[in-house]
Amino acid sequence: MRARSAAIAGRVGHGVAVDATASAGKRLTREARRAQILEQAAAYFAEYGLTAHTRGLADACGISQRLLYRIFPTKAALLEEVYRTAILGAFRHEWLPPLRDRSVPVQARLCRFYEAYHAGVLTRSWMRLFLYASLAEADMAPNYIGDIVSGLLDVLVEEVAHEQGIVLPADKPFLDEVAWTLHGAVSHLAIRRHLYGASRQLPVAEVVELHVTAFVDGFRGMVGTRR
Amino acid sequence: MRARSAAIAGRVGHGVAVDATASAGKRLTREARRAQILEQAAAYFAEYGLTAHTRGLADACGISQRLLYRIFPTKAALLEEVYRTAILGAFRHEWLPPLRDRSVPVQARLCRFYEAYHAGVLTRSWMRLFLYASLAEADMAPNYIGDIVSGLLDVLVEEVAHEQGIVLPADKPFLDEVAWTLHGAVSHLAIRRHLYGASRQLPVAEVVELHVTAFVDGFRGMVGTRR
DNA sequence: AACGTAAGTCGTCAATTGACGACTTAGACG
DNA sequence: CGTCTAAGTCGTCAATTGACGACTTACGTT
Repeated sequence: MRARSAAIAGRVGHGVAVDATASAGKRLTREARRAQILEQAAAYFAEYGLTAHTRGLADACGISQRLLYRIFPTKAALLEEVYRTAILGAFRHEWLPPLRDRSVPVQARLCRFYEAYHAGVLTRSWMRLFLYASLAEADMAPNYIGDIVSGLLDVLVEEVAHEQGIVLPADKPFLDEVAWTLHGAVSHLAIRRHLYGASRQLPVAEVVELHVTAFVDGFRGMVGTRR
Repeated sequence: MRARSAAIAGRVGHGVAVDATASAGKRLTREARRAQILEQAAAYFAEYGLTAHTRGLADACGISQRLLYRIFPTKAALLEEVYRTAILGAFRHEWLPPLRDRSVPVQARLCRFYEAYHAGVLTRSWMRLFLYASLAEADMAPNYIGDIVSGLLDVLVEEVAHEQGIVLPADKPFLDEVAWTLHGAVSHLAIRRHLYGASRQLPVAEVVELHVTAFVDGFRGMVGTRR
């Protein structure tokens, strides 16, 4: 039984079209084929879950299933590489310097950053893959949270506190939670839109601004509860 | 390949202990057995995903796989029933009247409601099952959102607006988004805690209060952006 | 043009899968 | 205590699975 559709309805599903990027039967170098497979695999596993089958993926790539195993030793190794490229690789580190550019009001910086983050990271494919990975393996999501989000949370509170002349308490778990207020709000917006099919009436930029404004305006009050 | 652990590590996993509720070989009525299976199935599918196998579930129940198929016609039918009982059935409608009791400050009402909601609905098992279902089937999550959350969002804005003497604009999508600010915050807290292993330093009640306070205090400002 | 190498495929295997026909047995009732 | 019904199990089937040994062929190099 497949993860998607078939789960409840019992349908066979997976009408994935053959990859159009590599036009008919063209022979690729190992590296080019590897890159093409990884791209297709990210989309395929995002759609049907990490339990999706290698034959279906091979079809989607327009290659034989055997070739998959000539390039990746096991399905687990392929999945690990998909996680590294598609999940960890989506974050653009060049987004960080503008986020710290104090010549611009923090409100504007946050809006711009989270619009880019929503468009570049929180896509349907990324979100589904990230959730499938988080559900399946205890080590994957913590990697992203630990490697990327954690540092981001620090920047958020530092920048807002600086602009508002607030001296932050030393309570790290509390400050993380305050920062999650904004980061979680935008993340959950993506979950609603891509997973629940909700929150699709308003433009993303408008909702992001709503959350950023609430965060900036409420920041002093939040931090004030811990003195 | 199994959904959990095995997805990346390749382990076989599922060290689910045999159900202890029905002590050794005791014969149950059809309804009692059905209830026992549903309870076990919710935990089992929450852990290993909707693609988990019926043999593993039968082991967890302490019964033969064949008996599963004497009580539920197909795996899909079993899953549908699990969704109805474990996902839709978790919400207690008796939480709503206290939420509307205007003799109590709205801040306190919201705190109490979301503490109960987090403890009763947003459990690890519920959260995982809900996400697996949302990822697999486009019809399930919308059911919960449509049947339960949607009405809740209305209550949230109505109650806060009333206490603060605010006349709400007619813009329904916008008001929904304002309400999601709080509902999403608590939901994402549960996702962080149960899925990402984050946000576990502070007590839940404290974080819930942080979000409720931010919501109540920032409500006028939020709604004010739409006049 | 011949050739060698790496890209690519065919066919298959053992282990699982959901599903179910045929059978066994506990235990309520007279 | 016998009997009958519904609870429960055994064994199996066809369809999939991940994985891979053996083979074929495109194409850069000389």
